[in-house]
Amino acid sequence: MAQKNKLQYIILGLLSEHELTGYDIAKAFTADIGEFWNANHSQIYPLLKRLETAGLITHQLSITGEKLKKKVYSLTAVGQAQLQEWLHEPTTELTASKDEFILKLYFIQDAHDPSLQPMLTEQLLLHQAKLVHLQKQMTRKFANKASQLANYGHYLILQHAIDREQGYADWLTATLKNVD
Amino acid sequence: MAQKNKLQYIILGLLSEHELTGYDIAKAFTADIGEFWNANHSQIYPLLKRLETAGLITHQLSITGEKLKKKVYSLTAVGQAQLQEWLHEPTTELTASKDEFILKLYFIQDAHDPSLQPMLTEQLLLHQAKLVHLQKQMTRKFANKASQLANYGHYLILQHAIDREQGYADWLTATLKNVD
DNA sequence: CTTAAACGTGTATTTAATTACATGTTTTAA
DNA sequence: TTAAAACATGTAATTAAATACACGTTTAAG
Repeated sequence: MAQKNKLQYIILGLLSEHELTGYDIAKAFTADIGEFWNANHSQIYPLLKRLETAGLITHQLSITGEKLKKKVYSLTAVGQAQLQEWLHEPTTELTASKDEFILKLYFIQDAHDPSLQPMLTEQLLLHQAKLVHLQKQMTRKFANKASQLANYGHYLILQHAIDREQGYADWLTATLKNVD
Repeated sequence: MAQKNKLQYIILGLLSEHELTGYDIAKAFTADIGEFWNANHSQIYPLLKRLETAGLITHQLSITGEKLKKKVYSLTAVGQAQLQEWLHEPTTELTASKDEFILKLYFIQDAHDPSLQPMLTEQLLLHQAKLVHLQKQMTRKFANKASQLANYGHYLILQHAIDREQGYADWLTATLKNVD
């Protein structure tokens, strides 16, 4: 296996909240979920078929306008059970984040390598921009306590993402000071 | 593409330091590099052939004992150039770390979900253990200033990894306090 | 001396995931 | 009214990566 197919659980998870079309699911990756996971529609549509064959989801046709047929998917009881099973089984993986910049840095042996400073600066700008983006998301989505409690998991991981980017930026800033 | 084949650059990077066999390269992923990247020997051996065909590396045979032929690979000038090109080109990707726990958390809507506390505690233990492991690595490899400067990039990313795990643990601890 | 662990190199199979190809409908704004 | 953007659903081709299969040698420890 290339990975343990977590996309299927994302689909199940999304469908546990609302009925959705394949298009809706694909769109979720350009919005909320896109913050920490990616998937293309070309991966989603075949997987929806597989999940339906496996009895985890079903769909019903919905006509929009004159003749556009949408497949609106929803969870079956089996799918719901499968989702809960995944949610409650231990998560021991602790994935190494495949960060290309970190990889490059590993091969910079010399502390006085002239490319070090521009590399660090470039990353700092990227992570600062990401931080600002995440902070905007936070105020946009979780301005009040009620919204935080309504989607608590999402709120938590957004806070975590902000912490992480802040920490990354801090490390880069501290490192830049030692590089002169 | 499933990814942009960064493994090839890891191989080039490793070979820029020493001559290595495929076995040595595979071993590197259970040691140093394994801290932030993974690769199996079944991926490495074919890639070594491809890189040699492409003229980026060469090998010479080395006999160990009576008849064990090892292929000792080294960088060509072209390979060295390719490595430098990769090192110096901008890194704008900012990979979303595919963290399965974060994924599960996203689907926990209710702030009072009883599974929340055990999930957070489990992760805290994992990240604390990882933190201890990384700190041991740090003292083992970079006890003195000279060793830090000799492999500066590696030193930096180990520090970053420690910061990251500390931040992760801090976030989990803070979240656990709010979950009661 | 013998055996287990480590060294050493490959291939086959399967799954995941990306990019590109392919086609058509509906809605919205100029 | 017309054109672009968004909606909607697929397949094909390619590459990455994980697991399993497969074989042989050398070294170190009991």
